Parts: sequence; C-alpha cells; structure tokens
Amino acid sequence: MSNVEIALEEISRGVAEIIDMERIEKLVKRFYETGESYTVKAGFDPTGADLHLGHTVLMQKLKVFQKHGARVQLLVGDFTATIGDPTGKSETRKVLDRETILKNAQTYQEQVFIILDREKTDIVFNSTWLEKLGASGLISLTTTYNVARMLERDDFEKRYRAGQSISISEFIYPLLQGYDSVELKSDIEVGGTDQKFNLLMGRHLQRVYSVGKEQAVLMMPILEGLDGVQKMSKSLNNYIGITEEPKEIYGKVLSISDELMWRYYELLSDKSLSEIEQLKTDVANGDLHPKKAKENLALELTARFYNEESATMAKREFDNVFKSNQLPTDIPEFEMESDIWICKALVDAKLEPSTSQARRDIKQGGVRLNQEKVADEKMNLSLGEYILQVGKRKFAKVKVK
RNA sequence: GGUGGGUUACUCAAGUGGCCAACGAGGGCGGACUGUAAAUCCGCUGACUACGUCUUCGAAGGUUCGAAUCCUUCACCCACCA
Repeated sequence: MSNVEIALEEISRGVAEIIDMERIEKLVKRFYETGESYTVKAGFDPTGADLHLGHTVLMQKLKVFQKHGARVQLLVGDFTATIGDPTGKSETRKVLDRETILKNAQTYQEQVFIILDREKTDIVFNSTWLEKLGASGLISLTTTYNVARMLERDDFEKRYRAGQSISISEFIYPLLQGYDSVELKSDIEVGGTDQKFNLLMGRHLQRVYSVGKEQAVLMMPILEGLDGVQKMSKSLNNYIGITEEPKEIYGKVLSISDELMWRYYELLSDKSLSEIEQLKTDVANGDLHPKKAKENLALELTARFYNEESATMAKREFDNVFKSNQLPTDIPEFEMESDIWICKALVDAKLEPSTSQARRDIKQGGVRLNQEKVADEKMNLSLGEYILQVGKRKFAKVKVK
C-alpha cells in the first residue's frame, strides 16, 4: 500500500460520516507529493476542563491527521462561552468569566498534548475575530441563512414541533461557529455526529464569504459511557477521565459490559480493524476468554495515558484486590482516639458518609475489620492497628491510640 | 401585560389535612453468584451511640390539637392569549 492509501485508511477508520472525501484525498496526496501541509479544525467548549475518553475519540483522529501532514487548529470557543450557550436543553448554560475560560483552556491544553503533537498544533481563540465583528458584521452574517433552513436542524425541528422555546441566540451559535471556519480558512473540520449541522455551516459560510475552499467534514460517533447507553459525559458520571489514576482507568474499563467492550475497541484501541475482528471471532468460538480481551483493552488504554509499567501495576493491583481478596498497596491511614465507636471510625476514615449508612452496611455484612466481617454495630475499637473495609473497594488503615 | 399550571429526597415522579421520613422508577450502595467494579437475583437508600429523638416536600408567615397537603405574600419555571 502506498503512503496515501495507508493514510486514507487510517483517517477513515471508525468515522460515522465523511463529507467531501475527495478533498481529503487531494490534501493528503498533495502532502505526500510536495510536503505542503493543510489545516484541520476542531472546536472545543471551554466550560468543563477535564477530558475523558469520549473526547479522545476526536483527539486520536486529529493525531492521525497530524501524522499525515496536518496542522491542527484547536479552536477555543471563548467568545461563545462568555455569552452562554443555551444549545440543547432548555436550561441556559452558565456564563463563564474570562479568567475561568483561560484557566480551563490551559488545563485542556495540558491534557490535549498527552495525545496531540504540540509542534503541529495551533491554539486559537474565537474572541480574536468575533469581538471585532460588531453588530453590523453579525447582522450581515445572519443574512446568509434563513429561518426555514435553520429549523431543519434536527433538535430545532423537534423542539419547534413540540412547541418548546428556541432562543434567537441559538440560531446565532451555528453561524458563529461556521464563521470561525471562514476566519481560519480550515481545510477540514472534525467533530462529533451531533455537530453535523454546525460543521456543515462552516462549508456554507466559507462559500458565502468566498474563502476559496469549502472544508471537508469528518464526523466521529459519540462514545457511550460506562453504562453503555448514554453518551459519556461528566455530568452523567459515566466517564473515564484521562487524568484519573491508572488503577481507576484500568478498573473502569474492566467494568464495562462485554458488549460495550467492542465499541470501545473500535473507537479507542490502536489495534487494526482486522485484528479486532479476529478477537471477536476468537471470543465467539471460545478460543479467547472475554475477560482476557477486556483486560488487554484496559491495559492498552491505561498505558496510553501513563506507560506500560503503570498499566501492569494497575492490573496486578486489581487482580490482587478483587481476585485474591488481598489488600491494595496504598491504603490511606488515619489516627484515632482510643475506644472509638466503629461507626464513627468508618465516618472519620471517610469510608462512610454517615453513621446511619455505616450501621446499614454493617447490618448487611458489608463491613470488615482485619478481613473479618463485623457483626456488632455497637463495638468499639481499642488500642491497636486495624484495617477497615467497606464493600470490595474501600479500605482504610486505622491506628487507635 | 392577562389567564391557567407547576416547584417533593441524587434524578424523574406519586402523594391534595392525621395511617408520611413520604408510593414507584432510575441511579447509588451492600450482599449472593461469577470471569471483573459485566450480567442476574436479593436487600438497603434523611440524620442522630438510635425500636426513641431531631430536621426535610421552592422561601417566609398564618389557620389547625395536627400540614408536603388549606390560606397569604414572595421567588423561580412552564403553557396559552396579547
């Protein structure tokens, strides 16, 4: 296979939809012939700073582009964030102040460059040009589109039909986002499938403003969260953050259902599609245990954000605690006064939120003292060192003085 | 601006004077089982050294022996009309 063919195959992997593939082909081909680079735009919303695996689906794709000659334009939507974007639900999003936005952007960069190549990335803020746009510029921007077409957008249409309110500002957001592509003269824009309308707006506006090119659009599927149903997001608490501890990442990946595992393989793993097919077949006819497949995935993803050793350590730790019922290595320690009531000790060691909850868990046989089930919720701890455990995962070492 | 409806625990959502610490579902937590923190089944899910006490149903007052439930004012949200 030629360089170009390999590149195009890697670029197409796992995508939900590509608009104007010919253009991408041309750009990649030109790069391999003349060394001339091209630009790939990706926007991010500086409201929440911490990245999770869902974001990395896009990042991985951008990395592939960088490998094949692209400069990535990482667009920080600082202007839109200062106004407050009501997109989606009826609840208006919080308006962020400048300082928070910059801080979020900073955290974001640190995390992004775990994956992306810093040398091939430009960070741009859309306030740079949107602030200058002014009322007249904004109004002339709005003349490029009409209400009927705006209402074609899926969520607008649904809400309009259902008689729910749509704010005028919501009509402006896609326009502003598209206008960013005009200013950046992007060759390609990458985003999630939920962004389709906005991504296409970039094409439309580049044509209207005679940029001389229309960006190709590449859409990635939305990654499901740990529950396997809803999209991965922080607010649903079904995410794996890329800055989480290795053992957390490892454990969380291992906790996904067998079915979801294949989805994660497809969208997150570096394994080739044919390798993944092979794994599936092996599992299907019993040559490979599904747990083994899941462990490998967990190892791969943990190693991506740390390294091989950390991943192996995480696995060993996990196996010790859950398979052999051994103690984890890093148990938090606490010191307490003598004769402390066990329920109080559990709360002080942050294993339980209240003594009421502690009593309930003891009653249900969920609390262990030095590996032995605690039967009496009224017991006190006298002098000595103890290992307290709630459930399978929460541990604390307690020194009673 | 007018009219009507709403605001209940982490979320959704019952309850319209005492049987309400408040049905149900989801989530969460614990247990059993297993190959894992998967799946399935069962239990728990306001606080408090606790079969009793205390604080909760948008906020503040009031009626009553007794209020999430009735009344008044305020705040916020939604729908219809203008």
